[in-house]
Amino acid sequence: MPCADCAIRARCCQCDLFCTVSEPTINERAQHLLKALIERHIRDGQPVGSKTLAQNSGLALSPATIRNVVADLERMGLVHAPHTSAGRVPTERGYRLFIDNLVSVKPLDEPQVQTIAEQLDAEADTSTLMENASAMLSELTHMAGVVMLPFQKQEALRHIEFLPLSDNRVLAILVINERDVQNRVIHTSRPYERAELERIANYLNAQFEGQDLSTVRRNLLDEMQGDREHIDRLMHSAIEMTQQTFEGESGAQDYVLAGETNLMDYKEMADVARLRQLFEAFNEKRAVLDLFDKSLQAQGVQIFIGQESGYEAFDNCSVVTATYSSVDDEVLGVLGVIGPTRMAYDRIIPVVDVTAKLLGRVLNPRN
Amino acid sequence: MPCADCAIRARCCQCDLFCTVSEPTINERAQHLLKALIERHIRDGQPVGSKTLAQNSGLALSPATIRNVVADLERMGLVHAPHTSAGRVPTERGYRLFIDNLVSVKPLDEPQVQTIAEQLDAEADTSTLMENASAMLSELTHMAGVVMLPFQKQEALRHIEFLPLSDNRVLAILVINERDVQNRVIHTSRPYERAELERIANYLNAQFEGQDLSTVRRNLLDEMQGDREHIDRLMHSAIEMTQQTFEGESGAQDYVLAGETNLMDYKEMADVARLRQLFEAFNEKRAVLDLFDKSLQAQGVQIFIGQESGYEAFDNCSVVTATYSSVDDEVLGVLGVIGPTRMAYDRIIPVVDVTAKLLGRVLNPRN
DNA sequence: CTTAGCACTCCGCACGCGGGGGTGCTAAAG
DNA sequence: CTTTAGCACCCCCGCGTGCGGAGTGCTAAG
Repeated sequence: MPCADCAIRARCCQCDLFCTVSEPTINERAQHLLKALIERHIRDGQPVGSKTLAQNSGLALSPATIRNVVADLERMGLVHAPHTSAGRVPTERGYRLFIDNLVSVKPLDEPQVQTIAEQLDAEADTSTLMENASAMLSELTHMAGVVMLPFQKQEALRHIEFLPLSDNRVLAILVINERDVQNRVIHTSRPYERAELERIANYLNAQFEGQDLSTVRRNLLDEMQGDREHIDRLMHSAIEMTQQTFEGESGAQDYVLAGETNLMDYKEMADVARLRQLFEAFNEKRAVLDLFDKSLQAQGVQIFIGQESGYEAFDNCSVVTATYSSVDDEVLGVLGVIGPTRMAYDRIIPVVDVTAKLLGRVLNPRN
Repeated sequence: MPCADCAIRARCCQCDLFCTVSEPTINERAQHLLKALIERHIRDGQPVGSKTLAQNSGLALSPATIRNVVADLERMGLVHAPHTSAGRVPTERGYRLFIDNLVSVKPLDEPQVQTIAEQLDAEADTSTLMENASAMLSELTHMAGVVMLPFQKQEALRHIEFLPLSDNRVLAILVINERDVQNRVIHTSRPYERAELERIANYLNAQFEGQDLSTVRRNLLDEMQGDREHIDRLMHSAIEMTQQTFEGESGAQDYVLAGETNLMDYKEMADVARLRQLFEAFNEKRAVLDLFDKSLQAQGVQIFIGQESGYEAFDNCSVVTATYSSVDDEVLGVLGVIGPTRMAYDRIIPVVDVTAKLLGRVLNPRN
């Protein structure tokens, strides 16, 4: 239901948030003008002057009046003049207000949704599905697409296997959740015979198959308290391994990135030094992962504007994320796009939103 | 042995090549000046004038004389003046002549070699080893490092294992060459019991362990001609799998790239459009793979200068590659660096060379 | 063949200038 | 009190101009 005192808002508004965000009084007209200014700026990238705004806003106001209003907006820190006597450009706070209260998102029409759905082939395996989703995001938005690999909240041990290598090393193969196969080389204190390893694997499989990895680890630790001296060492190694696997899985998340190079086309990214910073952040992954992790807290679309991300590399960028969930509303992961702060939010938001929804749906059958 | 008529050459010269490359007569003095000019240009990136060259070349010649000589070099297409009355800049042909005949490489001293050797930890598994090598190349050269994944010419089957999944699918796990673990999902015509799969795996392991994958495949095909009807389907799947594994290994090669962002620092890469082209080439991989494939033809260091690569994306770049080989001189793969054509070849060449040698040595023990 | 001298060319930079877009202020009108 | 027209002003931007510097090619002399 649209709220009484701000009819121009397209999204259902959260008035309390709005009022705290944007200080004392920012009346409807000012909001409308801010909206028009930002939309205009997003369209052509130029500072917007009072004359343009007068013709464009739909309100029958003279440029002079608009100047007064816009001067107020500037005082509130919502817009900024790059130099005296240029038009105004939205600030990050301006974008924030715009996104929270003003933007009218343009929902995708059915054929577009269909196209996305078709691209997400349910038959493909998880990793190519991620890649497709990421590539599609980048293509639809002409920015960088990111899909964070889905959580394996419950990692059920499916099967375990040990193979002797040379030099007191053992190759451990771990099958988790039907599909994921992980392997590690374990250094042991003494050589093991194949038969011995087989016996241990059989024991572990019989004992722990189907259990959650963390449970397995705990039980193994308990076991070690016992008197099974002859397998202590390997037990220890097995614990080590599950520990490593555990860390390697939930700690070191990963993502699929596509279309980074799209970002090179934007004139606001023309600074090569910034560009370098950004691409290094992509390589190091930490910044993106942290940000996407934050997005996991809440469900649905979330937007980080410029410095809000807290990472210098993203200073002139906005990150639009959305969680994707299984049908029973369990959050599986996050995807999103990264682009210049001056992006067409009205189009980008639904694209990210819909892609997330569809990916969740496609991903659901597996688990 | 240094050759008689061109004593200034540092590398052992191939005079026939040299004479064909650089037309009629290019005397020793001209060569020396070309060398000095290129070295100077590599150092500071500026066009080099006759005065600078006079002070710098070590030859007691006046600028006027040098102007004459350099004018000849320009006529031969070895140097180029960006505009009338600027100094000269080497052309690609100039660089080619320089690299083939003139460059004095600066061998790494022992401590440097040691440092590289230490970075290449023999204990690490193959893929992190590749990553380390790539990162090291990029760090040592401040350019982009590339390591193409080594061939597995002989892929010895170490162990095979099948696990039943739902819906007539079987997870096949394949251990190759001590370390590499591969897994595929096979679609079967009917459900298999775990015990049955185990029996088949035991059979395959007993029969084929240690054999080359291609041999295994051939033998399996022979086997299928026989009357073992009850495992026909799975046999077929196993063949399929080895086939896929085979293709996935030797057909679709891959490489590890590091330090691409280093390239953004060079002023000759300042053009964002070119940069984009380059980074897209890195993503698509085809160009790099093709080029590295070519390098496999010959052993040792090879250099592609600018357009020599045949790929527009590398137009202002040079690619320095080296094959790395096992102790018995079997070529395992290629590594190299990519950077601006104006790079310090005298330093870069030995870095690539030594890294390749050391990587070959480290990689050797396994397999 | 080498070299000094010289005229010339071109780049890069600073400077100045004018125009255009946009502002803030003020005063008048609604 | 709000809105609006008018006005002075400001600053960016593009353009032409001029100048110094670096380097060249040519010519003539050593």
